[in-house]
Amino acid sequence: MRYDKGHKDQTREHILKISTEQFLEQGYNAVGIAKLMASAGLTNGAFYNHFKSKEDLFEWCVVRSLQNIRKLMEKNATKEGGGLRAIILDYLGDGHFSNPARGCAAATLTPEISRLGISVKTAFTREQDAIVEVLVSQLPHTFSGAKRREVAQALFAMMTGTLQLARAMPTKEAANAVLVSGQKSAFDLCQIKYDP
Amino acid sequence: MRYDKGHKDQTREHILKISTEQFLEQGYNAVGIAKLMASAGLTNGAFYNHFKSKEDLFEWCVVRSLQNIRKLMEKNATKEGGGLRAIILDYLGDGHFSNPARGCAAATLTPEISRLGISVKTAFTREQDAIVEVLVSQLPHTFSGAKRREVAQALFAMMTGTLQLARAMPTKEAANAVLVSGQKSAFDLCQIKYDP
DNA sequence: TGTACATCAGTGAACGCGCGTTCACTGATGTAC
DNA sequence: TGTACATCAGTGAACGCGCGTTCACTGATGTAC
Repeated sequence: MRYDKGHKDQTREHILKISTEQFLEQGYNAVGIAKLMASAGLTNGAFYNHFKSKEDLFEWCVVRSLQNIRKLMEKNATKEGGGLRAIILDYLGDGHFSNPARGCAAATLTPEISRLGISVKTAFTREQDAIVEVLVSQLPHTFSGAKRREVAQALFAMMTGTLQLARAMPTKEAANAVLVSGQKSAFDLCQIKYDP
Repeated sequence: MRYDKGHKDQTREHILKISTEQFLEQGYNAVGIAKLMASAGLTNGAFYNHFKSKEDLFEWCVVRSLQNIRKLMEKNATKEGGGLRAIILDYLGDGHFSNPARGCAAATLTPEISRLGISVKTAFTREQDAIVEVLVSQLPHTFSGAKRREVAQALFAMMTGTLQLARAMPTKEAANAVLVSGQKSAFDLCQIKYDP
């Protein structure tokens, strides 16, 4: 059959959406092409009409996830009472903690990215840099020069590390303690008052 | 054939050593029992004389890695000019960055741990808590009460997050910039002077 | 001392299954004449 | 207007391979009598 103009783009977008969720939830290795395509309502063979390889798809998903997180941060920054406060509390909040499938790739896929090819790494670094830039823009002006980028980068590392450790805990209580530690120290690091 | 007394323990230890390295380097899913046993000089069937399942083995490996890291931190703490300074510079140093196979499980396996069973998570949490306690013991006395544990926990999160992000970078330069950001901000967080 | 049996770490084939990727094919529509 | 062909998103079987786990078996030694 022939399809509408734009149909292929829609299909591609549909695959991207579903596979981003699956990668974030299950990791790179645990996601298989055939099952993935089946859950998109297609068959395995069609996959290669849209993506060069599994790793190619994965790269698009990582970019997609990080861009979503960056946009969310930008939105949080402009809320009233927002800025870094809202960014940190949202990133290390219960909604993000409980929904890895809609969350940040840097908190779920980084070790796997470090084992993949240079193309994935380059894309990841570009998008994580854009996130760090958002953090830089929100830092108080007591930080200046090169220090701004250093603190923003370390802040992002602390946020991703905290979320990861929290998710590896067996109980909600233990996880919460880790999240709160991360929140408080993130505020300290940025020299803003902790006000959850 | 019959084997020496202690032979089975030696074999088990040998499997543990090799599989810890493989898990740290390749991740949980990418390591297969048959290849693993072959690289230990054994056949696949013997595996189940030593471990209940792949996940059981993995749990032992995670514990082993974290205990090694804790012991290394304790050793670094007692060096002259040591304390947190030596711990941070070693954890975020080139040796650790370049050798994940002998490094910290919390910087390579956390997302996979969060997808496994409660037994693995419980073991992980126990050992990461022990590491955090070492950090607590090294914090300056300007920190007191509950604050000590919060800062130590956040410090560990920042260290694991920084190492991970650095390893996901495509160039040594980018990785180094991230590591240095982590070092400086870790020192800031602990309120000690940066002195690499 | 000699014989029969128990022990047990390790062997290697087999189970059913899923993997990433390739490719000849389908069939509805658009285009050319 | 009617016919022949091109287009192309999607199909589904097949490729060779590796997965985690099970299990009947091996064979050298220890123990019992």
